Amino acid sequence: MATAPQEVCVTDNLMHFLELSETDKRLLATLEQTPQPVAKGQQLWKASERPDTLYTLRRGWAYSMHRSESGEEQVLDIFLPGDLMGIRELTFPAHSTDVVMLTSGVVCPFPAERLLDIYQRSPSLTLAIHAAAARQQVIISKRLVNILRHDARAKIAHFVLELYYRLKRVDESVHRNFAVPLLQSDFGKLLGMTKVHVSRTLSEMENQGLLRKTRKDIQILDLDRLLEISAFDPMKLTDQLNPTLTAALPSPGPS
Amino acid sequence: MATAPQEVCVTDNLMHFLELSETDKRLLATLEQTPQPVAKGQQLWKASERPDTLYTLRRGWAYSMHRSESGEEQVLDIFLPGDLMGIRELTFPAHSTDVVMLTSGVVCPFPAERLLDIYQRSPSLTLAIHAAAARQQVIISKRLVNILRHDARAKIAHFVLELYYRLKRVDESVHRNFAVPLLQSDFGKLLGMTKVHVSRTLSEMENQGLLRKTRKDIQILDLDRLLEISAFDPMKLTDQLNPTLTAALPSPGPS
DNA sequence: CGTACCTTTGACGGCTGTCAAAGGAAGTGG
DNA sequence: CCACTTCCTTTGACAGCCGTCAAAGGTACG
Repeated sequence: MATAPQEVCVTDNLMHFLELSETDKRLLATLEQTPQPVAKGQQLWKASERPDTLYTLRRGWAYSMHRSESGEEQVLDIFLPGDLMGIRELTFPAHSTDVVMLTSGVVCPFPAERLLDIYQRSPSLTLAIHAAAARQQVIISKRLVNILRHDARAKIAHFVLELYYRLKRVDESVHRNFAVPLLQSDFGKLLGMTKVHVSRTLSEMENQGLLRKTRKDIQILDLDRLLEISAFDPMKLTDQLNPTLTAALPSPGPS
Repeated sequence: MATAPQEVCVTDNLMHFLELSETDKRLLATLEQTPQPVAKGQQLWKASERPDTLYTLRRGWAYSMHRSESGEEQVLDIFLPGDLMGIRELTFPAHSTDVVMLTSGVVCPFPAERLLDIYQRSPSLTLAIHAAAARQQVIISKRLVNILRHDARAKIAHFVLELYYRLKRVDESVHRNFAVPLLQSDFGKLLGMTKVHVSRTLSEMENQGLLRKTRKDIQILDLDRLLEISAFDPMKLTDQLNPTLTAALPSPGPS
């Protein structure tokens, strides 16, 4: 158990991309004025609802999922502290995913129009928010693409590494051992496999000295081999922004 | 062969989302000032390059793909006439996909900074471009998620329907029979299966009276059953924008 | 302490990948 | 216009991964 339930705000997240001016930080802070505790299992929005509220996740984990007519559930996003939730579906007349808290936590809801407001006031923030949204999409695409081409062991390896690097980004205290509030059935819904096969594969991976998952946490035993097996490339998740864009920003934004 | 090689510009694409003012249209037209013919097989960018140029696709088809170390190719995007190419990777220091023309065609390159320019000048255009980018992402996510959970027949059904509805959106002349410049191996790279199994499954689907694919085109034989098999929901690709956002736009943009 | 949920294990079958070879279509050069 | 080559598609045999069904064992929670 390496991670303490500390609070991570969106500013911490976005500052990975760009240095933000004090003005920008104050503007951003207005999005997190109304922290609100949420219970484990609480639903933040339903698939049929119109996206008019965005959320920042300050504490806890959440996930979004599709529910098909046949009742199958496919998890799409895993949200970690600091993440902006709901921006992908913003332009559509309906979310088309349910979002549920995986743990208890704290979220800050704010009206979607506020984002347009920010777009008009700060090009730097606009860019940073775009980068965060693009990053979320890349994470999903990479996960799905890699899942498509690999066997169960590589799927699990890939996802565990995704979590590892995403958590390390916002929480320095994360080491080879970190808390993960996901059941084996959650892995299944994420990776498109049955929980039975998840169980089998996890046992196999532990026997091979790759990783160990308990109910509460995950221990990475052989990082190098996991990277090799899954073809995971941490560099693809870089926080570095496109220099062509940052150069085109109006002012270099002094801190 | 139902589709003629007509020209579709980005304005045609974006106008599906929002009525654009004359000012907006003129601004948008500046992006398409330099049409440039491209040959089949021509590479528009490489995975390692920095995204400093965006493209609009006026004629022809293109696709983007990941190339893994082992040489496997995974196709991510299929670009059709009217599509904006390159916006997803814009904020990253490198594309991480190669983009190649599937047919000969016409593209209009323009510098990435121009987009920031547009963002500052027109909230309506900004919203429309975001919607187009979000739509592309939804297409990819839906494809991958559905692929994950279904067998080969449903995978193919889903992708064929994706093409069908995307093409119909920009080309009224598309009917149950439409030109598709994709090989069976391309289907394989898109759907994460071998070309051998694509062949087997296509034969099976033709025998079942579902669809018929030749080298040049695809004929949809039983739309209803394809929809049922693949759990494809055309409504998820709606062009309707989130009313909450359009209501928040500064001016209703008279045509 | 009891119950509900989660994980583990086993047997079995089907879908899909791999390897291999033949058949067919398109493009090239004579 | 034909011959040749190359690429694409089809077909078959076989093996392996993973889903399904079922039941038992373990853990958390009231």
